Amino acid sequence: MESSEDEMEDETEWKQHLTDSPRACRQTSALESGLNNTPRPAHRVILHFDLDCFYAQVEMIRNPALRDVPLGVQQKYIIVTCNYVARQQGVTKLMSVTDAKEKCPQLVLVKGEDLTHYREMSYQVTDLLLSFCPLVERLGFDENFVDVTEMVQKQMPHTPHLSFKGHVYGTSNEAAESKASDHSEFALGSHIAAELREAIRSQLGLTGCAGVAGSKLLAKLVSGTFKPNQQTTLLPENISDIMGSLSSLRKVPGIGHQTAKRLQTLGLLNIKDLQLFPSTVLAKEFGSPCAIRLKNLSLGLDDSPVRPAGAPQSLSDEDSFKKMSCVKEVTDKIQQLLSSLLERMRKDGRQPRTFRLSVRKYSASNKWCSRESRQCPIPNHVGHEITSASNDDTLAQLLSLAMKLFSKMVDMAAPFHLTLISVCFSNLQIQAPTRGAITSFFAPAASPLKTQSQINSKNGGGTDDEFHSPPQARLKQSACSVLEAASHPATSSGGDADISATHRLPSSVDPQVFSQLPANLQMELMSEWEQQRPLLKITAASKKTKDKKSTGRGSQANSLLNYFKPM
DNA sequence: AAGCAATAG
DNA sequence: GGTTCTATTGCTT
Repeated sequence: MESSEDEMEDETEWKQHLTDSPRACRQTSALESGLNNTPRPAHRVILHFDLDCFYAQVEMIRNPALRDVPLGVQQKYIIVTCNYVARQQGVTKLMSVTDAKEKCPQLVLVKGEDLTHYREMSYQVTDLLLSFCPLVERLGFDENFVDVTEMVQKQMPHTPHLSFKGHVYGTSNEAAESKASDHSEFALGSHIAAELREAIRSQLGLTGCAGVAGSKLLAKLVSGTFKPNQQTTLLPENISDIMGSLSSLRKVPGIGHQTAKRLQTLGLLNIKDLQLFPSTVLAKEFGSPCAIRLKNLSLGLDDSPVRPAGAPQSLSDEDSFKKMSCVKEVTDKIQQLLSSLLERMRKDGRQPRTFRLSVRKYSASNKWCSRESRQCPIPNHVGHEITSASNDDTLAQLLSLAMKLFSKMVDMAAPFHLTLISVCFSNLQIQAPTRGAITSFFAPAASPLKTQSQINSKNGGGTDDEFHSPPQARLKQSACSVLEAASHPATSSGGDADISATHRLPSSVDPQVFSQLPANLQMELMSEWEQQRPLLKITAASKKTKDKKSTGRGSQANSLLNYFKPM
C-alpha cells in the first residue's frame, strides 16, 4: 500500500522509463514528491549512519580515562563490543570474557547490562538527525537511515559542481572527480552525510560511518566498506559490484539465519545463485511476495521507504542467568525488573495498556529453548497509576499480574529451570490532556509530546535554539554550509521553506492552527504523516468518542489531531 | 488481542 | 552458530 513510491531503483530501470516516456516519468515523480515545479532526482538519496563500537564510545565519553586503553563492554560473560585499541589486540565482538582476557590481559572491562546510557545517547543521535531532516529511521541503538532526497532536490538548483566527500565505492579518488557531474545528487548527498557526521561528532562527541546510496539496502551495505569513522558513496553503476562482493547470502540485510538455511536447502549459497535462480521455483518455496522480495534484494533492488519510527512501541527489561528454579527468586527478580521498568515508563509519560511476561526455559533435550510469553491487559486504574503516581501498590498489583501470567507458563508445583525473565509494557497511549491543558501544546517545555532525548536524558535534550528556530532553518543552514564548502556564495531566499511543509498537511488539519504549533511538534507530526500509516483513518474512527482508542505507533500524532482540527 | 518466529544491532 | 539486552514486524490463531 505504502510503497508505490519510487521504483526507479537501478540504472537500467529508470533509463527504461526515460526512453519510454521522459515527460510522463518526470511528471509522476514531481507529483509523488508533492512538489510541482522542481524535477525530482533520478534516484532517492538515502543515508545510512552507523556509529563506531557504540557502547564502547559511550563508556569512553562517560570516563575519558578509558580513551586510550583497550576497553571492552561486558554483559554477563560476553564482550558485546570493544574499542579499536582492544580490537588491535585481537579482541572481537561477542568474544567470551575468558578468551578476551587471554588475547589481551590488559583489557579493561566495563559492565554494560544496564542500557540506560546507551539508549539515551542513541536517541540523542536520532534527534540530532531529525533536526536536519524529518525522515529518520532507527535500526537498533547505533544505526539510522535518513532519506535526504528532498533536501538534495531543494538544494540542487542552487549548487554548482560538487565533488564527493569521502570514498566512492569501487573508484579511485581521481576517477571520482569526473563522475561527480553525472551523479550530482549523490555528490550532494555525500556532503550532507559529511555534515551530519560532523554534527554528531561536534555536538555529541561520537564518530561513525556513513553510506550514501539510492536505497536503504545499498546505503547500509556500502556504509561499512571503510571503517571506522569514514563514509562511502555507492553509484548506480557499481550496484552489481557490491552485491557480487558479498561473501554469502547472510550478508544481505533481510536474509537472516532461517531464510539463509531455507535457501541453502534449494542449493543457493551466494548472491549469484539467488540472482540466477528461477523466480517460479523460488515462489513455490517462499510464496510470491517473499520470493520477489528475496530476488530483488539479491539484485540490489529495494524500494522500502525510510519510515520515521517516533517514540518506541514498547519498553522492556530483562535479565538472563544460568539457573533460576525457585518461586521466591522468580518473584524477587520480576519485582526488580518491574521496578526499573516502571521508572522508565514514568519518564516516558505514556500509559501502557498491555503487559507481557516472557521466560526462557532450560531443557536438556531441547536446548534451543526459545522464549515463551503471556500477556494481558493492564487494568485501567493501574495503568493510570503507572504514569501519575507510581507507588508500592502499583508495583504490587503489577507483580500479582505478572505472577498470574507466570503460572500460565510454569507449573510452580513441579521443578523448573529458567534462564531468562523479561517484562514488557506495550500498547503505549499518550495521556489524554484535559481541555484546559490544550495551551500546554503551545508551551514546548510543558508539552506532553516529548522528544526521545527529553524522555531519556536528564537535561531534556532540547536546547532553546531547537525550539525557536524552525527545522527548515536548520536544513537551510546545513545546505548553505555545503555550498560554502564548495566555495560558492549561499543564495537561498528567506521564506519558501514553509510552503513545502504546509501544503502537504492532511485535509483534516487546519493549516492556521498547525502553523501555531512549535516547530518541533510540527516536525514530529509531519514525519508521522509522511510515513503513510493509517493515522487519519484511525482519527476518523475515534472522532466520536472522546476516549483515545488507537494502537501503538502514531497514537501521539493521532490524538493530537483531535485538538487542532478545525472546529 | 495473544503468542510466536524472524530479523536486527 | 550461540552467548546479551533490547526492539520491530508479520504471521497465525
